[in-house]
Amino acid sequence: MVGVRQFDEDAVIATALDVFWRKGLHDATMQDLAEATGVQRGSLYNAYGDKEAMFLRAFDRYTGQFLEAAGNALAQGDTAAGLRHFFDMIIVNMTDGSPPRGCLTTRTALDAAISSADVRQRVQDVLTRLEQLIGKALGTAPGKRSAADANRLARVIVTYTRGLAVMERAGYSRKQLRDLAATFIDAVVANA
Amino acid sequence: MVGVRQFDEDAVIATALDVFWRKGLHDATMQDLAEATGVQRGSLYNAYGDKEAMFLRAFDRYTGQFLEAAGNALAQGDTAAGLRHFFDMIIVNMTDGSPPRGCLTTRTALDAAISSADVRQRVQDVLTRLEQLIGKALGTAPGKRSAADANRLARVIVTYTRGLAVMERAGYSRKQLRDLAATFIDAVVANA
DNA sequence: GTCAAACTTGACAATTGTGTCAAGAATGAT
DNA sequence: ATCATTCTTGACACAATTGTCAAGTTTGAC
Repeated sequence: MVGVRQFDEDAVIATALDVFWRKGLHDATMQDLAEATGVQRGSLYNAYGDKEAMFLRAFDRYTGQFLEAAGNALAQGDTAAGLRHFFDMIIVNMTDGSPPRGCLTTRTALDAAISSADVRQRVQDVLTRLEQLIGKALGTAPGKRSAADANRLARVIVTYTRGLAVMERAGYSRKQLRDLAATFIDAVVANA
Repeated sequence: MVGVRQFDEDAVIATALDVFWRKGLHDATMQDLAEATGVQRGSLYNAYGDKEAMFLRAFDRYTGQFLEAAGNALAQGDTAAGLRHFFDMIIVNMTDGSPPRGCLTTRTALDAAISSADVRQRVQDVLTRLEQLIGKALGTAPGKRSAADANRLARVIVTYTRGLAVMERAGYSRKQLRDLAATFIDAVVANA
């Protein structure tokens, strides 16, 4: 190996994730990425191909972190407690930063109509895997709920998390989102 | 009046709404609007000022229609039936067209981080007014629910509609969205 | 030390979009 | 018929972005 790469690829992708998270796939430019990473545009093209390739790498990193955190949160305490931790986690996730960065998956889903099939697929994958995580958490509760019901409910919960992400973008505060989550959990889960 | 405008402003805004609905504020170009309306770019600038001004007019038209339809749907039958009609309406609204156009408000909310304060305000206004409509519909149910609870629940329902809009963009079909709505209504409203 | 491979750099071409403007065309009022 | 006003048209200037590339630089291997 000669002419060795002069930057840490992992660090670049981590920084790129931050840029995409703040600006979105569509609005983040290679210029933005170059400035944020300190690597010249040409080098980024050389190393990754194009913007979408960089996005896919960054998004994979994001979903890995996200799904792991979701699984951990859901595993804390009983089903209801797990859900509360889960909602807490995603609300912090989307209201973090200044200004808050929102939910990258949701933003990407709405960009996705104009994105590649690859991007759309990743979005679907995250949602599916999240649904499975939640379904599993619901399924472990003692009896009372059929597996089919747990899966239906899991999808409803995923849908609600998407709703929270939109509300965040519409200007609702972390506190308001927490209220929304609490009311939802009380209504849907307590008696399920 | 001399040198009379050679196009129907109302028809232009209606067509512009369709363009914005399909492409979003950010991705619809003046070129798109000119082609769709058959009015030259220059004339559109002359008549409306800029793209955002056209969007605001189109969006106002949209929200007027939308909120009226929502009110009508909610008024049909008892509270539960009204909600079912309401969800039916919004699901048809977002899955209509080929390809489906999705929910303009939600798309705009996610664009809004990069839009003007005017645009953001409109989005908040629609959501607030929708919440009020739903709160009123819930409030008319006989006793059992305090006004405060009705308002909290109304906001939860608005949030869920936003979630459905995201799921639609993620690729869920009209049928799947209807399932999601039915499960939600059963869980949240039946026992509330 | 020399070399070849790989990376870096800055410039370039092409595209797309916005907003402006001067010249021209159309029209109701007189 | 003429005119002043308003709208229309096409061209223009400007800016942002993408993706490419040739020339230059670096570095490990020999």
